[in-house]
Amino acid sequence: MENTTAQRIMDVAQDMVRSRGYSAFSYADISKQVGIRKASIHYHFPSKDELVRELVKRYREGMARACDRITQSTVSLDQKLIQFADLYRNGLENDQICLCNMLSADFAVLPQPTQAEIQAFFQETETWLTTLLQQGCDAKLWACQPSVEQEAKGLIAMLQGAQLLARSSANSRATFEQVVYPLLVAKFAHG
Amino acid sequence: MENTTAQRIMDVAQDMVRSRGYSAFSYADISKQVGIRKASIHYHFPSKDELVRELVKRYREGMARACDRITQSTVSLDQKLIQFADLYRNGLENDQICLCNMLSADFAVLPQPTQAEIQAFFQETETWLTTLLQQGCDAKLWACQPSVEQEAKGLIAMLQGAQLLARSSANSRATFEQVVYPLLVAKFAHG
DNA sequence: TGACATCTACCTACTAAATGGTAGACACTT
DNA sequence: AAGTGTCTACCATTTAGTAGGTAGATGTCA
Repeated sequence: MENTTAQRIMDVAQDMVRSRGYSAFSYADISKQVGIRKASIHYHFPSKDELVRELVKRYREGMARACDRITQSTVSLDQKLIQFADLYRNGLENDQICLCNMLSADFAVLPQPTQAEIQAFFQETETWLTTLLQQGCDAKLWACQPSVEQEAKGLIAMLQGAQLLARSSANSRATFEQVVYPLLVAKFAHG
Repeated sequence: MENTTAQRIMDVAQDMVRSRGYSAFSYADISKQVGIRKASIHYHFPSKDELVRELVKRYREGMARACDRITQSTVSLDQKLIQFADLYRNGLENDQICLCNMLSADFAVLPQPTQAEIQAFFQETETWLTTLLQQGCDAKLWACQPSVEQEAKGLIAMLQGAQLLARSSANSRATFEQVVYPLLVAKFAHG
């Protein structure tokens, strides 16, 4: 039941990055929401860069755990694919997009270590999805037309793009669902 | 052959938004690159908001013209689809993504008029692509599985997402091509 | 147990630099 | 004379980050 100050700072910072981006939030903003002075945030996270790097690291671990849970669940492979898409849909709750999706927009202004962390996030996600898609191919559940890897890349691209597209529409969650799920269902039809 | 100061300012500003985002560029940055003082930029564009709104307006018009050219060209429908995708690939030249793709990441910090302009951009693009896809359906060139509108949304989402994904990889252009074109080619196979 | 030192987590108060934006002067053209 | 486009010089605010201090918890040793 840990709810340390450091965690609360990270939670608030993550919300801010996910809705406004890296350059559009400040220590002063966090300070107000956490109810702590600006200098105290520097005590926990010496610099903004370090804070965001920690953020990405935690996010990456969270994603890995979420994927693990899907892997270990006993549902069908196509249900697992749906559950994977759900991760992106659920993130959209308060018009927030995937942390690394947002940060790849801000990629050019990020320090190299953070960039590397983001690349690792996408690499891991792609590897996980490739494995899942391969299983579906083997089971003749669906066909991966050019290659499993490229299909995985394409799917992730679509999920990220759908998040971005959704947030510039009135009802972001509904828009996301309209775009993503029919395409996934259509995929299964090609078994 | 107009190359006014206002245009040069917009060109530089557009490059900056497309690579770093709305919050991460300043009038001082533009000033340095254009070779003009900061105050002089305010003469042409009184506020940053207005500058970016003009930017989106011009970008939207440029996109409309580019789509028009594709419509009026005499190539096959599937070639037109490829040409549409090329628009997104070519934009990637200096690790720059679509202006409105970047700005929909920054959506939450933009003033309402700019938000509306961005929504209009996506609406126009979607309408154009829907028409193209419908023609292909009518000609039995491909099938639009759930509906033409949703397929159009999905395709745009994938193109935007692929841009974002590509820029966080070593060779962004190659990555984009690897993701997008095989999927398009696969689409034609389902004639 | 009591005296001490150290550590943790916060504070106030500050800095230098950058931010978007304004006022007013100055040249140059029409 | 008026307008256009640029300049210098300034402004208030915000930015990330630092210096130094303090209350309270936690050792540690005689």
